[in-house]
Amino acid sequence: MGTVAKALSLLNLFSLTRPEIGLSEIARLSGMNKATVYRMLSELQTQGLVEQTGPERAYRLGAGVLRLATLRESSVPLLDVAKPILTDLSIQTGETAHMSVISGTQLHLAAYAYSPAYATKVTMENAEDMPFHATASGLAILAYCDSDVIEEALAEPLKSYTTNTVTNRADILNLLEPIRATGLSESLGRYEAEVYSHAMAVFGPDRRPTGALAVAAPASRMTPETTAKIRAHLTDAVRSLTERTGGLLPDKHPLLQPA
Amino acid sequence: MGTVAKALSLLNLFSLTRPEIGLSEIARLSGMNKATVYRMLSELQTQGLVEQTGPERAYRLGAGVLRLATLRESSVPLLDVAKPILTDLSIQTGETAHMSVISGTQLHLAAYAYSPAYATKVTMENAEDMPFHATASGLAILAYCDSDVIEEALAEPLKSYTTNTVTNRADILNLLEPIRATGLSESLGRYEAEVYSHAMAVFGPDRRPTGALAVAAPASRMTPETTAKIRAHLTDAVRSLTERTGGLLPDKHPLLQPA
DNA sequence: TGAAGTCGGTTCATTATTCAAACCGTTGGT
DNA sequence: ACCAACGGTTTGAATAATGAACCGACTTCA
Repeated sequence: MGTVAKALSLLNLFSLTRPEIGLSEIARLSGMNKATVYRMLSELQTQGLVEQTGPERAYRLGAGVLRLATLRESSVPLLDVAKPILTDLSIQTGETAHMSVISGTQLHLAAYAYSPAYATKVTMENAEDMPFHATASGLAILAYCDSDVIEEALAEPLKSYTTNTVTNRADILNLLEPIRATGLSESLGRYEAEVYSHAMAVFGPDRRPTGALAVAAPASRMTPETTAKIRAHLTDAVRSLTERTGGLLPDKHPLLQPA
Repeated sequence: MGTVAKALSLLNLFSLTRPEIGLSEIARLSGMNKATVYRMLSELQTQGLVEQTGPERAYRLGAGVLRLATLRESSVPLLDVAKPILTDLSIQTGETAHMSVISGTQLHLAAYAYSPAYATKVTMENAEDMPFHATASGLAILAYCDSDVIEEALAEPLKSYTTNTVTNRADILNLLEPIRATGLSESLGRYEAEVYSHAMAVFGPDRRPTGALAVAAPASRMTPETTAKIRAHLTDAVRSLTERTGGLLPDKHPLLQPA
């Protein structure tokens, strides 16, 4: 990993639960030398990607990221396009719909929509990390990735989130087979207990996955009828989003067979 | 400028009018070696800040910037807070209201609101570059910056945008005096011909400027009454935004004297 | 009061990375 | 068939990154 990538990886230390971090703690969390971290943060600061708060001098994400995101949405309006699709999907299914997007080698939640149908629902946080091996969305994407990308995503150690999380590399590879056959990834409680998820990959213009759409519901509400309904609407949503973002399905994708 | 800052400066080459750029052109635009640019872009790509389009392999801003912006807005909801204030300001004044934000050493448009009052209005583009020396917002900010920041912003050569643009360093420094006295920066046609702008700086928790609020109107509509109205509402908007973002006015700021 | 930990930030010899220029293989126009 | 431009890759020579120790300012606690 080069210097630039190391410096940018510091940005991944910030999260909803840890929006501001001091110099020494960033050094500790990243495992890098404090002097190195200081120089990197100073350079990030000159470009507006981080800024320092008042007297404590802690670092946080800077206003520059807002400009970059605005620019990106202006030329590639992913969120603009996805949000109404997610809203429709959540209404049609009565459950929480969400979209995750690959950025670099990680998968993160990009947008979501809740349904008002039930008081109990699966809740989410924007920008949340979505581990490839433990989420329906992650596996839906891996099923259409090159083997080297798969190997990187399944590098040890794989964290276990619930008693149902599959952490064995070979077992996970076996899970990908049925996903390739149907395009659909299903998971029960592998990331959050008692959550049943349906997910499908979304593809870019190069026919490679860029993210995933998913519907997450309490396992108790899953019946054959509701899963069938979710599958149908999720399929439509993926078709719509892929088309409207200029994406193309890969060869041999199940949705290409109209029968 | 270190390697990290150089790599990040590549991101500034992307704009609304130039959302995708090829490797050779990035090298040309940045003045760096092609091999250097290639390595930097590859590292930016691993972190999701840029991505490559289909077969042409051109580069554009990546999905990673969306996540960073979401995270930043979650912890420091600048745009969320500013947008309703801008909407109110545009309705109250009948003209275009906008907010610019410092990111690194540059000033960019972060948000704006149009008024429906007139068919002719000043239009804006998000993420647009706002040169410090030629905009009312830029000067409103410079008036409260340290002298070294001012010198950097006024480093030659200063581009001339209209016949009214002031490009002489000493003349610009003189413009800052009345701004410090009133907190208000006014400009007629120095960036866009026939546009009259009122601007005031907004401050962060460290009592230093973080950006500016402004009202831009066709010069033909400016009368003593309308400018007085704009000043009053702009002042209120700055007070409100500064307070709601946890900012503090610097010592000696005119808004601190209630008389 | 003062010794021991922090903290953010700085220094400097050692070392690894980056640089510039030339070179591939491919593509597209003439 | 040619030529130019493209994205990408290699190469010694030059430059920048690195990390341990250090600094002064603060807190903590005895």
